[in-house]
Amino acid sequence: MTETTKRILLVDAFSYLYRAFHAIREMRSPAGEPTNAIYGVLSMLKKLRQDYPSDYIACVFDPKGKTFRDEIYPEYKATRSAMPEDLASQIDPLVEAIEATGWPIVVVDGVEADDVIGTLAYNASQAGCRTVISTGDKDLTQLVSDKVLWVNTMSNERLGPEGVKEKFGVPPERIVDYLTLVGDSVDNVPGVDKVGPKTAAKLLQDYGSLDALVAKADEVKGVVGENLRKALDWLPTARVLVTVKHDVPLPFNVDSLTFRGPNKEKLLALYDRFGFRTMRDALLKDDAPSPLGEGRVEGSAPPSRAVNSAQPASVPTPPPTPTASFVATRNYETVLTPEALDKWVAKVEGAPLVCFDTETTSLDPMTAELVGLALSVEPGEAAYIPLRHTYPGAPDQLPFAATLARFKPWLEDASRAKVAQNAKYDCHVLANEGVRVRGIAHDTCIASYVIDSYQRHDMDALAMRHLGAKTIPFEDVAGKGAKQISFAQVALDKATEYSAEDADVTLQLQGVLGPKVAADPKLDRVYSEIEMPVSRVLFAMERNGVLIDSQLLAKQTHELSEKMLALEHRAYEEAGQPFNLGSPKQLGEILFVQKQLPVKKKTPSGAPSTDEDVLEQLALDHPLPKILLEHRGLSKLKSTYTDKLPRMVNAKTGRVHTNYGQTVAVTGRLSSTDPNLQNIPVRTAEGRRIREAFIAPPGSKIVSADYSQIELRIMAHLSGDKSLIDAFGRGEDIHRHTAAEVFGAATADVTSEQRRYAKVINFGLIYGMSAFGLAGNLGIERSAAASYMDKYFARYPGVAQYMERTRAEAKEKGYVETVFGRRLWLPDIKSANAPRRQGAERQAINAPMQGTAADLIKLAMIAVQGWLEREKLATRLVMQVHDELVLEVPDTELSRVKSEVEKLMMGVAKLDVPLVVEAGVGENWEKAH
DNA sequence: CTGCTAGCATA
DNA sequence: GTATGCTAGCAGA
Repeated sequence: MTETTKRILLVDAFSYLYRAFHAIREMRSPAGEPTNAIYGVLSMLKKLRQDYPSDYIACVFDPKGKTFRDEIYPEYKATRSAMPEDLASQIDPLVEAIEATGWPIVVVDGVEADDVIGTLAYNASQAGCRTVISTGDKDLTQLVSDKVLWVNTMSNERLGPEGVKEKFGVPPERIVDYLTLVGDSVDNVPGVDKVGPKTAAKLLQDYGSLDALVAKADEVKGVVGENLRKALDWLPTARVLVTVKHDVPLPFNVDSLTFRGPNKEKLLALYDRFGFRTMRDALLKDDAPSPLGEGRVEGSAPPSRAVNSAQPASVPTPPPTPTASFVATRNYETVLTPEALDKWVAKVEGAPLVCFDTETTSLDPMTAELVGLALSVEPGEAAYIPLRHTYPGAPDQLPFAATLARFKPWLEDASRAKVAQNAKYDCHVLANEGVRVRGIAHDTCIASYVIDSYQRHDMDALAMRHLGAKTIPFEDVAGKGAKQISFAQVALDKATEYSAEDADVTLQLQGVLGPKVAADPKLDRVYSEIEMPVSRVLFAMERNGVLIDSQLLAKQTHELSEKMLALEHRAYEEAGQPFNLGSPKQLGEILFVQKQLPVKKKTPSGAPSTDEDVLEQLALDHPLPKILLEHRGLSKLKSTYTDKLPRMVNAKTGRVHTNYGQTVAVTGRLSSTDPNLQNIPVRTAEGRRIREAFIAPPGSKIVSADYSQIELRIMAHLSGDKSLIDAFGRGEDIHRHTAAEVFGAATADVTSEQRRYAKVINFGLIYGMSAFGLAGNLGIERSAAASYMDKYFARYPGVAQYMERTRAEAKEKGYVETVFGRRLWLPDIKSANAPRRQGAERQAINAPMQGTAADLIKLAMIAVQGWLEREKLATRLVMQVHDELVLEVPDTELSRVKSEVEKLMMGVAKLDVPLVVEAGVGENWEKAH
């Protein structure tokens, strides 16, 4: 090639200004001026110049005044909110700094940056030049051609003509038509009602162009056609608004748009003013440029490097520090060769702490198959090792088994510290491939949960909160919903950007969260002695799974169907017509319109409620509600349990493997999903039959051990109430004791109704109840409920004081704690909004009790699992239901396990009240109770 | 095809 | 009155 094509690089500055401002955490200069957007844009410009070396470059800004679009459409951009003050104040210094870096800045009065860019790109194409347009604005994809490339540096998207077609469903030359139809809510340009991206693309594919579509507007069917015809008058204006001009007069010569080199003196002064130390240092060292560029930066966002770029000489970096500094270098490598593999095996084996992350085919941990592995040993550097990407044209990858085998010794070595985000999942995935991961030292998800359970703990949220970094969402690489593709279908370059980033960011998060947890002895204890150890136990329990008698459930499904069918017919007769018993809407119509039954209460959205309470009241006046109640009960059992559970049996293990959520419940409890094994029916005889299907294999039994009255005992302990502690100490029936106190009777004379009332009161206390709530629950006058509560608090003054103390402490500190120091923050505790504040007060009362109970059983699980492993028993923990542990125990181990589990559970902590455990044995879960 | 509501299962 | 998760129905794409 003798002829060299000239290249031109055009940057839409404003589109990045906003993004940088929002994506980068707050940064301030020593003088306190906001600087994050300045930092972001400067870093990006530097990166762009590295990634796209060009003959001409320009950083294009919008002018301050109005443009022709405002003239023809006064509403243009009318819905844009004013620029935040902290962003507006950064513009002038940014312009100054950009000029000092040597970039030509272009602002044309009365002409939007888009139109300047359009004109420059058009002229360049005419002259045979190639143009790269760097912008976050999708509208500019209309300029894409074989000579014009659209690049979004923030999201790592690059679109040529094919890319545009793939992304929008239409080629670049139809983007104007597309935007006209869809409209632009950001700029306040309406399109055609109900026409979104998909519909617009389809219409243009069907009709060829907007003109052709308009010509045949009468043929378009449905609501879309109607709306299109309504919009016909508007469309020409919309089209002008969304069309980027390519013929505006430019008051300068393109030849002037060259990089001028930095004005070092000025730039140094500005860096000093902004507090950009690393940028300043890099500029000073510029005479001897390092291959790493700026490397590590305090604050944020040094330049990145392309995937697969050559490895820089290894530069020792300090360990991640507790300050929220984010290394935005993206030195990410796709490992495809034996040499690169050797290097990374050596890297992980030599590193004190390694972050790893798996990419898989599924979210279900037990069936997910490994697609690739990401590793990071220092900030800003990571590798993605694709193993099973299968899309057409996928590059040859390292052999799966042999490659995994290279990492296996390290993965299985408990002395080699690893960190991951939600490590339990990755451990399952690797276990599915025959690797038993050991040495999980840290989990960023769990650390975040321990610090503040109320926050979100997904990696994207953590990166934003603790590093000020916006990470690539999974949806961006794999899509979402029905059109989501498997990670195995994701192109290697995209996969590397995503997966390596996950490993990199997780390692950096550990650098922030680890010290945060370690710095607080209470949090450190909850993290190190409860959550991390119990995570291993949960992994084991999930893998163990529980055996289900699918045949029995099938039989129950059948019986339920028949009973429901009979009930349906009876309901139709009573109603005088057939209807869907499962539809609250249809049901409301029958009950409240046709039958004119009284509306007892409304749902939050205003419809008459048909819930259990209401139907029970209505059942007194009419036979239909009773039938509905019965039907509902059976329907719930069938759909949620007898139908569903057999479908959840894992084909390989023949067992059901739930997934315990360790970072979901704000109080410290676990949650259980897919399926939820923590809400298997128990209250009704019908429901309990489902528990008969939870079985042990031949030669084994189910052992169920639960804490008795655990939360009330914790209340006694926390409150120090003497009467309550003594009652528990004597082993009394606590509800009976409460009834005797509240109703002034001898314990022996308490009626069953009095005991029932006392039980409701006791539960209410745990929930932070009010007299109002108690009255509602017992169906009594509020004054009566209030007098019971007064009586209670008079008899148990320690409890009354404890409640008051807890509320006061919550208000003072903003959080409450469990016995073990687990913390629950209560952001609403000082809310001016009374219902919110009262809600927070109830949480303040409840959380220490619910949370301490959670702590206790987690400690018990750790103790039980530890004992089982040490004793090399075949007994397996199979379920946890908040205050109950369920085990599958070989007959030979039965007596030993039963007594030891009881002992371990009771002895897990020494409270001021005894912890009582009730254990049972049976051939199924129901009989074990 | 996705997101919401109503209702209900557990501790 | 605390804490969860799941299903069916239904509306809006």
